[in-house]
Amino acid sequence: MAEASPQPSPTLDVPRLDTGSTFAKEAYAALKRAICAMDIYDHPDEIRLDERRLSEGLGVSRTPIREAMTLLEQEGFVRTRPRRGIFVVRKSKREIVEMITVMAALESMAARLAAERASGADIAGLRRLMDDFPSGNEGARLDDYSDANIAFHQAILKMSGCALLAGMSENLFIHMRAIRKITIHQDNRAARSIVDHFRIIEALERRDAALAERLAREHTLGLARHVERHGDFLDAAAPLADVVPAEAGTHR
Amino acid sequence: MAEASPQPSPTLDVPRLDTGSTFAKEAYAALKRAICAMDIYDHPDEIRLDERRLSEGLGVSRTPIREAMTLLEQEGFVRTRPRRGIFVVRKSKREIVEMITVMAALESMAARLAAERASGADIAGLRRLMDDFPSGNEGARLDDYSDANIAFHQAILKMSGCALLAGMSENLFIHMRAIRKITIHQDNRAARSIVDHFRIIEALERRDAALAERLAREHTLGLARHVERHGDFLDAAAPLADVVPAEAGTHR
DNA sequence: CCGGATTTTCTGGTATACCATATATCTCCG
DNA sequence: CGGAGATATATGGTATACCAGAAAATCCGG
Repeated sequence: MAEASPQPSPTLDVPRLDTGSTFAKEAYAALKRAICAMDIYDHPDEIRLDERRLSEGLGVSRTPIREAMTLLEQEGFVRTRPRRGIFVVRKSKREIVEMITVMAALESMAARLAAERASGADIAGLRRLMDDFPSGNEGARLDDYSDANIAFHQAILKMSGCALLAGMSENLFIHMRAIRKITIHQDNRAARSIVDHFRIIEALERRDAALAERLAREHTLGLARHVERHGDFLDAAAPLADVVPAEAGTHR
Repeated sequence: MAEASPQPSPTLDVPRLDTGSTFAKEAYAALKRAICAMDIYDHPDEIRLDERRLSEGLGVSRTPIREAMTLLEQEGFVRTRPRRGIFVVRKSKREIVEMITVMAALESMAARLAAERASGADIAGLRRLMDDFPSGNEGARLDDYSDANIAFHQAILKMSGCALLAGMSENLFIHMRAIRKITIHQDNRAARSIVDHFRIIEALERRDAALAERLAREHTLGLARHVERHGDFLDAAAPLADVVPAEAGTHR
């Protein structure tokens, strides 16, 4: 960079080496990915993150790490306790239920809007997404279905045409992914889920906004009830007996 | 602090001088308050925030300021463009409509839950809140009502018993406050709003969850439609012709 | 050998210096 | 006088040093 080589080459501007990428943002993305990757609810104890160790590992200073941490904390993925450490958050059962409740609110509105405004092509695509899982094929491929399940829900959010609706549910999905992978194996939830999904698709195809909304809401609230009843394992191994008994999550 | 005076006084621990307060958090609160105070949509041009000037003004270094900025940016109150500056965000009409749509989703779910679970006392309190504005008294005290209006909506969110529901709508309220102060004067919206509110209260009193939900949704979606039709002034004086035409807000 | 006081260490919070680049200003040639 | 290029300036991004306080380790008196 010392010699500002005055090449007369007219359109050789570097391909945006800098713009858009920032150590802080990359650290944020990396940490978020890492947190999502590990199934939080398997680990027996709280996972602690060390700023200095991370900065050393990623080869950057603490500053961008701290910035990333700030974001992650606000999103509810991490909780920093002064002079103690930064810990990956393990949501309580109650918090999970609340998140699912909010999801239900967002998804039911999305379903309503999708019924009114989504293109026929999009709805057809939604059906195609689910066609790989006919309503009697459960048992096998449950893990595959777990992903398809999330894809289905996200597709509806997106089809609402309301970017904010999809955006706000994004973080909720991340927290719920781990939960879904567990609950999907319980009861007969996979099969029920598939049935529900097809009903929702039919409502969308018939452009029945009210029905689509109701079905989406009941579908997700059903999951909330399920967790409410069978999700006690979430609160089980909570080694941190700090205060903060029922603080809400995902926001300041 | 040099002499660790071994006073035998048993319960004289300092009243939490440090814990809970942090320059970064205080700066965040101060900036957020400042941003909310100024009616963004009056100012003709984008408002720029200077890290160094702010740090000088608040008497702290840039570090906590930057942390606050990171939060504010994620919440959609501020947008930082590298080497350009940090600007207070002025939401586009479309973004406002999307926010109101999300509000409708959250509020309708909250109304449903409130009808099912809120205490009679809370519902009575809600009615009391609105009793100051009988359905024919509009005209005067519109500004007062603007606040009462917001209080009403927040009360329902709170009565849902779902802290996350209330929490996620918090930032949306801030963005919408300025809008409401304008729209309340248009049409006959104040009077209509009061009527709607009383209908919602009645539904809650009758514990009619489905009705409360529907009324809350239609009430807020009505505002969305109103802004959709009459909110073009929001996009009017947009001096920054940057890219980012319809980026969503309030999330990364 | 044990329990409480002391010291040590480790951690997040803050201040500060520096860097790279986008913009603004100025210079100089046409 | 005007515009392309050089220089100056300003601003956000990053690195680093230091601080205060809490937890852990250590020490010491019994």
